[in-house]
Amino acid sequence: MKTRDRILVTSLELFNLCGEPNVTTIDIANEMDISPGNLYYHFRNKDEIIGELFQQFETSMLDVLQTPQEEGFEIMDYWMYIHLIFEKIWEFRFLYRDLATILERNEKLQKRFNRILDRKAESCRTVITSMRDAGLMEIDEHQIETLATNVVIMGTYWMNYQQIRNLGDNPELEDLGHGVYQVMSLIAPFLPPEGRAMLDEIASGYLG
Amino acid sequence: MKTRDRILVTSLELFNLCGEPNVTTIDIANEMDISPGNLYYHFRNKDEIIGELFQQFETSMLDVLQTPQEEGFEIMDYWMYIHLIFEKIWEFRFLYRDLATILERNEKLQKRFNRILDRKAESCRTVITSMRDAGLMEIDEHQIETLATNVVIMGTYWMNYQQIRNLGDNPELEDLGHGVYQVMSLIAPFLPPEGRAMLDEIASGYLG
DNA sequence: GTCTATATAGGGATAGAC
DNA sequence: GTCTATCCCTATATAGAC
Repeated sequence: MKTRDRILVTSLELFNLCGEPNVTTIDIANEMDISPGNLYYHFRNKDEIIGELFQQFETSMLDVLQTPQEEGFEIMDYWMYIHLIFEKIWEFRFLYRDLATILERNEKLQKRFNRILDRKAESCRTVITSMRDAGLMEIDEHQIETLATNVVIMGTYWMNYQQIRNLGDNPELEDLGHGVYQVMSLIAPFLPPEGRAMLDEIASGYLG
Repeated sequence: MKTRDRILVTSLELFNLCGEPNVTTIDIANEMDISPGNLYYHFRNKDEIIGELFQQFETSMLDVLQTPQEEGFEIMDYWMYIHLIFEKIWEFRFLYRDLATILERNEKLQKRFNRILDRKAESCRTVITSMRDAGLMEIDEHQIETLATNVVIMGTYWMNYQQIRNLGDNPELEDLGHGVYQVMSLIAPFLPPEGRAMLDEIASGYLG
């Protein structure tokens, strides 16, 4: 692997592990056994590394969100869809950990992150509307809007919440199922009893 | 006002306005027109200032949470109760903005913050259980648990979400009503139609 | 491309005079 | 209690040799 790419991979690892504000360019260079000077040959500064990682995140998150939602999706499919989104957040969780601080340094990142949130809300509205139209949910337009916001917030901050609840121990990839369940629980009250039962069944399979 | 107290007041103001990581002890001293040396006469370091502010936050938040929930609370009363909690968060919003970073520096704060979250969840369970027992809600034990978690997360992160959505403009105190509404919307699906209608009425009064 | 050495700046914190 | 002066440390970033 090229040095430039190794810098990105190592930075992502350290950022996710320790929190971006706690990782210096020296830390990254040390971890890779290269000199700081070498790192600065490949990137003008730390922000440029973050910018490139954000780019990767944006591309693949928008890609996940675009997963075609075909007709005839089952509850199980939605579960997996949300799981995919959580996995992507997990991969770049350093962004979410210090969201305000990272975004304030760069107005463009802020706008791009908001576009991702917009896309998430839109995707949520689409799914719910299609379920309603298929007679699987009872919900009005205004409730859809509020619900979409709740889903987006839960998706954005679940991992932060979990980390605090774990008293700072780094969360485990295996815990994502709980976050998925928490998102589904926002939707559950609008499902008919059969739908809720199915959800509980899936959940108990995943949460052990 | 004593200098020591003025330091606390000024720190809180600047932290809330700029974000704690962006405020130095020099900034605080400059804002007050005192010397850095003077500041360090009153506080050993920045962490001690944060610790004292956290203490204030903890005391008054636990106090708000203890507001006796008498029998016969109306939806309107719950609305005001949640509003009080949001106002307290607003007063110390710097804590919530960089929660992970602030708490990781001090294990004790972390435990104390978790205790506050525990108390919030407990308070939420109590309210919901009493509404259920009064026949105002249809909800089972497991749903109560999940709902309480959702309410706590929404309360903890709503303001962060709103700030990002406002593209970094500092949120306004007047926007809190929207957060209250979002929390109530989590509970709404479990209310009978009359309850939901009343909630919408209150909301439209507050949200304009 | 990579290294060593170093410049620069800023924040945290202290000493000692007043 | 308050100020001035200053020290130390750490993080960012650059220069120039190899």
